[in-house]
Amino acid sequence: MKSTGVTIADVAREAGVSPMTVSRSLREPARVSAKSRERIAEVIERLGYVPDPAARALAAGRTNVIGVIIPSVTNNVFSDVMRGIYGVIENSPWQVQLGNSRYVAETEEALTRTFLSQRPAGLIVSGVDQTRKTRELLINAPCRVVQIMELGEAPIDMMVGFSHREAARVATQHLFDKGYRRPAFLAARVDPRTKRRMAGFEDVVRTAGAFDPSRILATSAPSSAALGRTLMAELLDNAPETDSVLCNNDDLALGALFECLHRGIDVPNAIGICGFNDLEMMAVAYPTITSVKTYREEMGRIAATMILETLKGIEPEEPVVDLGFDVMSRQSTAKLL
Amino acid sequence: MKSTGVTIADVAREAGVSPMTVSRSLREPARVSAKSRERIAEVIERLGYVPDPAARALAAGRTNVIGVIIPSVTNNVFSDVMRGIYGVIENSPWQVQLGNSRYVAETEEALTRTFLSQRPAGLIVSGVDQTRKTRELLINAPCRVVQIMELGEAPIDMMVGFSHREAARVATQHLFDKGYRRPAFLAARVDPRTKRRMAGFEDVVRTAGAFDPSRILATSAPSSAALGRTLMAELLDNAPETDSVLCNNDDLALGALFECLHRGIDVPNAIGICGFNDLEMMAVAYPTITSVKTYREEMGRIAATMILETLKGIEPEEPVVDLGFDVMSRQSTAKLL
DNA sequence: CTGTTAGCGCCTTCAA
DNA sequence: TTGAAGGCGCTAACAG
Repeated sequence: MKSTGVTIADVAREAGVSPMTVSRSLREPARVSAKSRERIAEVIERLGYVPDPAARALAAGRTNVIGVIIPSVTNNVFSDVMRGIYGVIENSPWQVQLGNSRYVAETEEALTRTFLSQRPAGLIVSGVDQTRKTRELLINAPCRVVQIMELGEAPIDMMVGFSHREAARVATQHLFDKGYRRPAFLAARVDPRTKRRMAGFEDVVRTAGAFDPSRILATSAPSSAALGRTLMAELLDNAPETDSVLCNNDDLALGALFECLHRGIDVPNAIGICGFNDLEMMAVAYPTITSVKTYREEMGRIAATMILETLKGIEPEEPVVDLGFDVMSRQSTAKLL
Repeated sequence: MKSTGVTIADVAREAGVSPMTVSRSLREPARVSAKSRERIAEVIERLGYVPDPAARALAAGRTNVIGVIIPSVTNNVFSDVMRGIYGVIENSPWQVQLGNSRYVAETEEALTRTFLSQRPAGLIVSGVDQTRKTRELLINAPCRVVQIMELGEAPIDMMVGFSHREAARVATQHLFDKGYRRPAFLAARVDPRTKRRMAGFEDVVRTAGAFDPSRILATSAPSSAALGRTLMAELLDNAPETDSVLCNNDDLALGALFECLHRGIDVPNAIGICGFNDLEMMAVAYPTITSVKTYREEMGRIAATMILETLKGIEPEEPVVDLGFDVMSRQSTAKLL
């Protein structure tokens, strides 16, 4: 039944103190005399004692688990965020527990319940589009909560993200600034963030009097480079006047690039391509692709740090962090007007 | 202290049975009368009871945690494997706990100890190059263990993978079959699997009498498309006779492609490119890139399934599964000899 | 600074 | 098929 066999009682006996002192020396070393502490440390080392997290959780009334709810484990964007989270938590006594909502609100709600019933040390959730009930659960959660990915009106607790609508606006404006006049928008699975980006695209395109529904392609299929090629082909066939395209993400952009190469289209002069996220490869793509750089790993890092800090009793200077974005223009030569 | 506040005792009282019966109806429903079972189910639903995993772990002497140790959370390959694992475990009562060894053997050993001290339900570890001590720990582990990624001589317990050396051999031979005569090898961070692939490349190249160290480039830097471009540039500058290149992964291959495009080199006629893993984008790259398809997600799926099955008392038909690989040739036209 | 007391919520064992 | 007793390993809360 016992794993290492070594319990806190064994350590206590060997060190000539009570189990409580051992427990303390582990969690609040400052409140234990240096002598005891050293002796205990030596015994722990010698016996190879490792505290049982289950027993600890049961006794303390909370676990060392930080729950993370994301809508997809397939999407690169979330892998990047997770990397940031793991990076911070890896060398702490806490553990990450991942939940995948699969873009389904009910699943998200169920995951939230499950996590909460485990008395997590903290919770990181994606987006701001929780159901009313999920929101209520999170507001009353007995732990701190960070919403990531987006910025929104009423943060549940803490928040790290950026404005997708604004990012799309700036990217679209950038296309106009470079001299393009008839931009298109390509998107795959339309989640809330995609909708906001699409809205940002429309904002600018309408203002410029360049709105044309035939230049907006969105499907419910999951994103992929293959889909990017398909959508680009469709676009070029049906809206040949298109002179640039804002892709909802870099996979689509890469696919769009390949389709242009395949057709012998001059990128970026005949068609300008702008992706979203600025994955590593975008910087070296040739012909060049512009992309909107987002700070995904940092988002995870900051969210996890916020949880760890509050766990130590340190409040963040600012509960809402806007990470912003950057249009990485790789339009070496300005487009001729 | 209590989260939902609802404990097994509450359910028992409300259902007019003992806590023990509730506990049983949850774990061994067959051993509880249909009447009790229904009544209990109703109460659980009504009260929103969720068993406390910590209490359960403490009492049962083992957790519902399946530990997974991988060397990198950055590497796409492992994200794909994790996706397979999560897919299987997501809808089971078990949970995934991820450990990142960062390619450091000591870290792997420490992680193994930590996991084992938590009495995991199962363990999935990467590769076959554990330290002697880690191996010993795993062999004596009180749970089932699956090694993934590779195949090897002496499986600790179960194993799912493929031969990297053989895969590289076949890929290299494929280049010769297509008419290329002076293939190069590009690699980033050289982990054990990369070494084996390199060996496979050398096997074939030496046999063909085409071995030339100046056409083998490997660095310790982490892999990226940018690095692929850099290495390809270096290769083309220093070994201009190169007519094809086997890249240790698809990021490098993509970078290599971009470098060729940048230099106006005719791919695949002047230079043939072969990647490794066959990421989704490779299928639609233009100019075309061949790649060695590996079954990463399936690897995770099978490994997780093996654990879950053995947990149910079902032994796998075969404890070692060779997933193989496939060279996805995208050499539309045969190379002229 | 240290120890005592009393569980945390559930499951194992054993008996009915 | 069900229940009673006891304890898993640890930590709050409260002394001392």
